[in-house]
Amino acid sequence: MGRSPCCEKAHTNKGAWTKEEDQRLIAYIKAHGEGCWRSLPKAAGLLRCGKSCRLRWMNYLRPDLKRGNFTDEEDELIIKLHSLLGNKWSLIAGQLPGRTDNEIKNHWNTHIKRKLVSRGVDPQTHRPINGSQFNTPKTPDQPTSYKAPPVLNQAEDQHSSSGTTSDEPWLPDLNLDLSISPPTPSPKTSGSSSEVVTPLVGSEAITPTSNLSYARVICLCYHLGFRGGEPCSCQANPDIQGLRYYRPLEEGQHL
DNA sequence: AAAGACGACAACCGCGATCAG
DNA sequence: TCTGATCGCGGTTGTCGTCTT
Repeated sequence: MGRSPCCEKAHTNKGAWTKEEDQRLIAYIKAHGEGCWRSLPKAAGLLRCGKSCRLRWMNYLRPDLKRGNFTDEEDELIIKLHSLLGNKWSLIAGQLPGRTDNEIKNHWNTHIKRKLVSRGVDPQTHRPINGSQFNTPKTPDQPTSYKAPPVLNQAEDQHSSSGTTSDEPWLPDLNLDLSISPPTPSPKTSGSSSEVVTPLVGSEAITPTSNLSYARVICLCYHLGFRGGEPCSCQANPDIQGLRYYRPLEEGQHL
């Protein structure tokens, strides 16, 4: 019953990957695609756990990775996305072609957190740090467009458009439509979930533009666990301004 | 020049969701 | 339907290079 174990831990290497291991992994995936990670190490002649191979490939060896320093533009996008999504690094990575969730997570922890603190912004809540001397004036690297978001408290404030009292839309230039369309028989290419995921707006794909120009409606269905194939009304109400997000109804809860 | 502190990032660990038998 | 493996994710740790004293 069930599947066989994913790997024999007793005979697997750990720690840093060698060049030879990298070459083996690259060569194998080039020849056979990403397929089944469990069987990959053996087939590729690697003494590694499949999980480790997947991680190495996703975070380091994939040819479409950008690598190198993050641009200020990328930083700002990450900050905005994080304020909306929280620590959903894979979702954030989906909006940054060539960047991995792990890379973004590390960059957040090492650079951006500090950057926000220097701006007087709490990295977790994205709100001004209370009583902070940083609230004014602006620091040189604080763009005038940056605005602390409304608190997206999933537990208490499910329909936050009513909770956000300001008439001025928060992050007016960001359109992050993460709604998911009904499952389509899209061919499972050799890629994986870490591939660059282009969010869809209706049937239209959007990608972050260089000037970070986005529309207003933001659907967080996916992030908040909206599942079950129910259509998101975001698409039906393009005029809605502000944030829309959903969460699954709890037992006994009704709309 | 040496030692310790710090920063950056690769890799591991554990968990939840999903899938396969 | 149940059980257990796999996958993918987020948090954390380990290691190495650089900086400071």
